Amino acid sequence: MLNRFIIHSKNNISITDTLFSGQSFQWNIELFDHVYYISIIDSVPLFIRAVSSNEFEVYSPYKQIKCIPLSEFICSYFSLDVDTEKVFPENFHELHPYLWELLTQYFPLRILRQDPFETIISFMCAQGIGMHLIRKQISMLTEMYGEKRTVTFKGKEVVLHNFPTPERLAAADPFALSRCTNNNRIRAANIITASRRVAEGKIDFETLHNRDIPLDELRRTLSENSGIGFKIADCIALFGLGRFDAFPIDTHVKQYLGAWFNSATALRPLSPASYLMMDAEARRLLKPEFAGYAGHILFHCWRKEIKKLRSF
DNA sequence: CCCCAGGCTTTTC
DNA sequence: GAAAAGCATGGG
Repeated sequence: MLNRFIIHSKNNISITDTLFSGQSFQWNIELFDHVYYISIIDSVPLFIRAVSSNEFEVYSPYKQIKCIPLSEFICSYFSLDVDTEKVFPENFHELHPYLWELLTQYFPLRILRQDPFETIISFMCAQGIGMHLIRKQISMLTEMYGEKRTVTFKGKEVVLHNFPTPERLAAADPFALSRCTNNNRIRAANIITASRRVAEGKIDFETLHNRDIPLDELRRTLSENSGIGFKIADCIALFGLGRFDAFPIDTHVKQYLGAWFNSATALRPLSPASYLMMDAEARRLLKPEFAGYAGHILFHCWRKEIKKLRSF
C-alpha cells in the first residue's frame, strides 16, 4: 500500500522542469499515464504529480527516506526552502530589463539537492557530449549496475533501478562499464577509480559537506581526481553538496556571459585562468551566495530561448 | 568531412 | 607559468 503526501511550496514549481533541471538522469523518467513521474531515490520509489502551480503529490511505499520524514526530505530535495524571488540581486531587473523578461518564466526551476556520489558519476559522464547521450549513459549505468526494484502503482508493475553503489562500480570491469560510457574507456576507468575512492573513504562526503570549506578549496580538492576538472567539481558542489554559491562554467554559461553580460573573458578560449576570471565576474553580476542557483536558471533560459534546444 | 556536444589532460612555448 | 594542441565518441 502506498502512502500519499502533499508537498507545498511557497513559490511556483514546475514538476516537468524540475525533474529535468539538474542532472538527475538516474530518475528513470517515465511518463506514467501522461501525468505521473516515477522516480527512485536512495531505494525509495516515488510517484510524483503536480496538482497545482505550487503543490504536488507524492506516493511512496515508505514514509521516510534516510531516516527523515518523506515530506521533509522532498522539501529539501526540491529546494523548496529557497525563495526563488530572492536568488537574483534586487536591482537585476533594472540592469537587465530585456533579459528579465525572458528569465522570469524559468523561476519554477529547482536545483535538486542530489546525492553526492550520483552527482559525481553523472557529471563525469557529461564531458564534451550531448545531453541525449549523457542521459543514455546514466540510464545504462543504473540498469546494468543498480539494484532492480519493482513496484506496483495503480495496478501496473513498474521496474526501477537504484543508482549503483560506489562499491558496485568500483568492482566493475572497465571494458564492460565502457558500454555505459559511450564506449569511452578512459571515462569508464575514471569512474571506477572515483568510485573506489568513495568506497574507501578517500573521497569523504561528510567532510566535503562542511559549508565552511571555501569554494576554491572544494574545487581544488575535487579536481585532484582524474576526470574531474573545475567545471565538474563546481557541478558536484552545486548539485551534490548543496553549495548554491558554486558557479559551474560550461560552454553555455561561457556563451551567455559574453552575449548577455558583455564579458570579454567569455570571448576568449576557455582555460583555468579565464575560468576563474569568469567565476569572479559572475559573483559581481549575481549574488555571490546564490551565484550558482541563478546561473542554473540563466543556463536553462539560454539553452531554450536562445539556442532553441528542446530537451533539458 | 565538417562541427558540435553541460571538458579534461598532456604538450609546448 | 600560461596558451595550444590532443583526446575520445556519437550525432547532425
